[in-house]
Amino acid sequence: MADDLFKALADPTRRRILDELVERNGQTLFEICARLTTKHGLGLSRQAISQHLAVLEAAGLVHTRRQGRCKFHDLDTEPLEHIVTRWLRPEAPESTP
Amino acid sequence: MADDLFKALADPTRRRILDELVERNGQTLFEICARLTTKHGLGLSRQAISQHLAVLEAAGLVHTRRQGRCKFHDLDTEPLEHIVTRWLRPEAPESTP
DNA sequence: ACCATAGGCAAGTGTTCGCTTGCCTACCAA
DNA sequence: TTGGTAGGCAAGCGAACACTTGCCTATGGT
Repeated sequence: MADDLFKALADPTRRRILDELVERNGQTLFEICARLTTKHGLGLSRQAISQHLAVLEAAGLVHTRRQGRCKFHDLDTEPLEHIVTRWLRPEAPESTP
Repeated sequence: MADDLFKALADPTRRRILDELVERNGQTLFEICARLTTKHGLGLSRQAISQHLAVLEAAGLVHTRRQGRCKFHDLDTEPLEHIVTRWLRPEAPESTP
């Protein structure tokens, strides 16, 4: 469960994709593909991005909705909220100088 | 920089080690080794844990201090605080039904 | 009907990762 | 000084991962 989440975040390209979705939610595969190549100079194939999106969806970070022949990808940051609280115990505040 | 952090969190054994350090800070390698085998039933060698601790230290999640022939491992949750805020944009609250 | 667009499936490949095994160094006590 | 304890270095191996290539399925426009 948490395994998929952390594994999804482990790859820098997938984190870039999350960045893109934060900036503009509901993008299609081709949109993401284009923005990654133009803005970040990543020369990745369409399939590579598609597989990354599948990993992100398995982790619950991205939800998809089909509409005709287009598939839009929506970011879901909810899983992210839990991953940190696992190690941030409540009794931690130690006066942080 | 962030790469080391996410890569460190990608492995379930390393996350277990963080759990152990939350429960009891400043453990030695042998202590962590023993607790992982007894409590979680992980049959891992000493080197395996040592290498995991090196990865955690490279990520800044664990700091070490030597004292004689013992090396104590201290948890540092500070890097964790930044990883979520990367994607949690401030303008996100959209009435969450 | 035709063709272009948007995406999916599956096999193959090179690299990275996790782990083991074997030997070596530093510290402490008898 | 000898022996035991705590840890480190490095080579090697199998599995998982990221990415490519090639072909295939739908949907939409003309």
